[in-house]
Amino acid sequence: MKAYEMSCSPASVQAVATDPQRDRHAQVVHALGARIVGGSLAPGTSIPIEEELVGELGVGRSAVREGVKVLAGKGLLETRRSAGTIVRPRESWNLLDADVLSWRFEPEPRPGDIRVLADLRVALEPGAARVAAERADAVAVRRIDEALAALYATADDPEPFIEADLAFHKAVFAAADNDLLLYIYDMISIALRSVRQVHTRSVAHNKETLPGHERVALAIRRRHHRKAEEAMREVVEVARADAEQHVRLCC
Amino acid sequence: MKAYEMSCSPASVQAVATDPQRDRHAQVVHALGARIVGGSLAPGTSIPIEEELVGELGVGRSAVREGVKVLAGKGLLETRRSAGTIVRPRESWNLLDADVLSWRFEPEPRPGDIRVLADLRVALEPGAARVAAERADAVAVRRIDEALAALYATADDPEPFIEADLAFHKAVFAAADNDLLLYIYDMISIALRSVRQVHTRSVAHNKETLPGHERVALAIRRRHHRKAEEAMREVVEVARADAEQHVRLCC
DNA sequence: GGCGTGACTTCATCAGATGAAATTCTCACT
DNA sequence: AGTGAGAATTTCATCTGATGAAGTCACGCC
Repeated sequence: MKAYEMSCSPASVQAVATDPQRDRHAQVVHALGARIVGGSLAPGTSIPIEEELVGELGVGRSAVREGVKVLAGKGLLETRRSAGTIVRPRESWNLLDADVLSWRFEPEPRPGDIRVLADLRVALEPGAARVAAERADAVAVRRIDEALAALYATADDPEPFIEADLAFHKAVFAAADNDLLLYIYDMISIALRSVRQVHTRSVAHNKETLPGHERVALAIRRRHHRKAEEAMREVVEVARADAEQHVRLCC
Repeated sequence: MKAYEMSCSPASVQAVATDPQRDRHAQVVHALGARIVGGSLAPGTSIPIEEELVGELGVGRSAVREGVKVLAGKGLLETRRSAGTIVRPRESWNLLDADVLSWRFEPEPRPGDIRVLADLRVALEPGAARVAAERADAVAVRRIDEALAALYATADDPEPFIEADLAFHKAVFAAADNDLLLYIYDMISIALRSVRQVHTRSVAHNKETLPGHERVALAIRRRHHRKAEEAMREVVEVARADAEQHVRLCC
């Protein structure tokens, strides 16, 4: 079995992110990171000098410096001697860092971000399903089938269904036997989990998605990469249409 | 124009990574990060205690602590009071962090990683080209055409051709108007640049890839998402076949 | 007006002290 | 011998103060 597949439970994906309660420096990371990604600290501007942050955040210089270094490692900040610490341009940010994604999607994702996420799935998931059909071994196929069964089993419960759906798509990515691809999906799932909580889908709607998922699983089981891709495209195109409709209706 | 498109020159993509020369703490980040990703510090094991690292790396405790915190932020390390600092399991690593990717691919990528990269392109690029065809505006189309022209112009020079090729694919991703997708490609290009330097492709071979790229550009220009996807699939499938052959021949 | 120089700002680093949390060890008790 | 409470120890977490270095900026000289 591949060492990294199905490695992260939903909980552990969250645990990757820096826990704001744990340590003083983590408080600094979270406070500044959320402000930067949230937009209240604009790229190009300077953040307060170390001494001010010490007062403002109520921590020592060590904690401030360690926190700033972590954010610099995520591409959000750049420190320059004598010139202060400036917020780096958005293109430099590690957008697929778990923390950065959380700060972006968790405080209620913006309509534009919902579109980005839906397009991303359309761009990635059909191709991932295709490679999964090419590379899946017996264990991976079984995992997909189990995830499909869980999907059917939870179709009447909105909350567990979301997790089962995320687990199904994850199983598909895991079947592709590609750690980079699986990492990408783990990050997408962080964003998806936030978005899903917003538009609580109806039970009836959930059930309509079951045949599509079934076709994906079947195609991968038969190593039919063309059909796997097509079936997955249908699933994510439907999800994208739903998201667009939801944005139109409520925002 | 979209704020983030075509934002990074090849140089700035590299500059995202932590510069090992710049600061003491950056030395720590690089020294430990390269060892961890390179495999000489295995997941689950402890790294030397702070005091030992101070002696071993010849820096102060502050630098060690800041460096360790940066690596913890990238998911490579976890610090625990009284229990030392341990290397986190591979599934926790931020695999699409520029530094982590560099440490993985730069010291001469391993055959398995070449396969991972080739599969990843097959999974991602056709879908990206499809969304690009859906979303491209006039500016994006022009950028792709310019990149295509540069590809033709450099077909006789192996080195510039690699950069022109990377720029073309980046222009396609940029046309999709999706910052997460573009970020993914920026990271892929870091890995690709390392791999490309290994198998020096022949001039004749480069020229054979031109018609395929032309078809991609044409399809996007005409907003024909189906054809854009198909054309891009052909391009990356050829690249994958080349990579596989290269691995068989030389490794 | 151009340019060099020096004062100043701000981060970079080191060192020492204290604290807190978890592990490990000790040892009496059952 | 097994067990469990508690002490000793380890190791990271944080604060503070001092020093250094690398830019920045302003001022005055030419």
